[in-house]
Amino acid sequence: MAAAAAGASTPFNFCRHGSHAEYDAVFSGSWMARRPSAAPHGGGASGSGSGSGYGAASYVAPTFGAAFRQQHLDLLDYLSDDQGVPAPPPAAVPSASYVTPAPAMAPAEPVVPDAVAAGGGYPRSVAAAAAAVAGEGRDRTTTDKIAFRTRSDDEILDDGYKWRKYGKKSVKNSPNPRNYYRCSTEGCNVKKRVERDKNDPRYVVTMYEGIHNHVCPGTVYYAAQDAASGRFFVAGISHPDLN
DNA sequence: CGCGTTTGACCAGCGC
DNA sequence: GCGCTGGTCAAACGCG
Repeated sequence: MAAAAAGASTPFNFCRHGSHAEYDAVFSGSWMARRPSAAPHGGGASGSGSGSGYGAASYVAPTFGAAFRQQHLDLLDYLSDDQGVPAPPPAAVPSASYVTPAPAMAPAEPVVPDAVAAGGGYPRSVAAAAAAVAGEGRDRTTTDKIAFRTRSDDEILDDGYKWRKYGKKSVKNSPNPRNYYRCSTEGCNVKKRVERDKNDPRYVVTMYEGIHNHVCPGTVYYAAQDAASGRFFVAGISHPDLN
């Protein structure tokens, strides 16, 4: 997660979750199960890709820290639409001293966006997924897409970024409208689509597209001090004590 | 007044 | 070529 600290690009589309209360409900372990077959893909975009055909078992992370971070990677592994790209494992987070709130999202589960299914698959490893989203060792001409579903009453998940709604559309085969959001940060072209799972309205299906080219506006970075030089440097957005 | 949401219109891609 | 569908635009509107 050091890439975010460097201010280049946020390796993941979430960066904080300060306002939601369900901190103990992070991500679902069920995303560990890959969807066995490609989603049906009709004309246009992802009209029918919102949630059928994958497992629905929920898992609530008992604690934050390593498990949480690992789950982030798991999520990336299963949901990024980039092809598997060999890459080094994510850098370790150095010691530091700030608590970053854990995501407030309820158990999230992987969703295979049609674009993913049509595009040919997933990263082959956690490292590859992390690197792919972080922009390392990969073809930057590809589009980063990641989708998951979250059991939540709120359709708007506080992922720390500021989103501007620019469209709403009712989609075929779904009673629930799809909402379109764009990152409101100038120059950032990240978009997300949010809709309720047509099969289970308790779940919100969120699909991110693109990589933020800025730091999370709500992120407070922690600093680490180099033992040799005594100089401080921005270390990241995760608190080491959470590991 | 600025910013965000709403919503109908428009456009592009795809299948037939 | 036509119709359907999803994605985006932009004017109108609401809210703080």
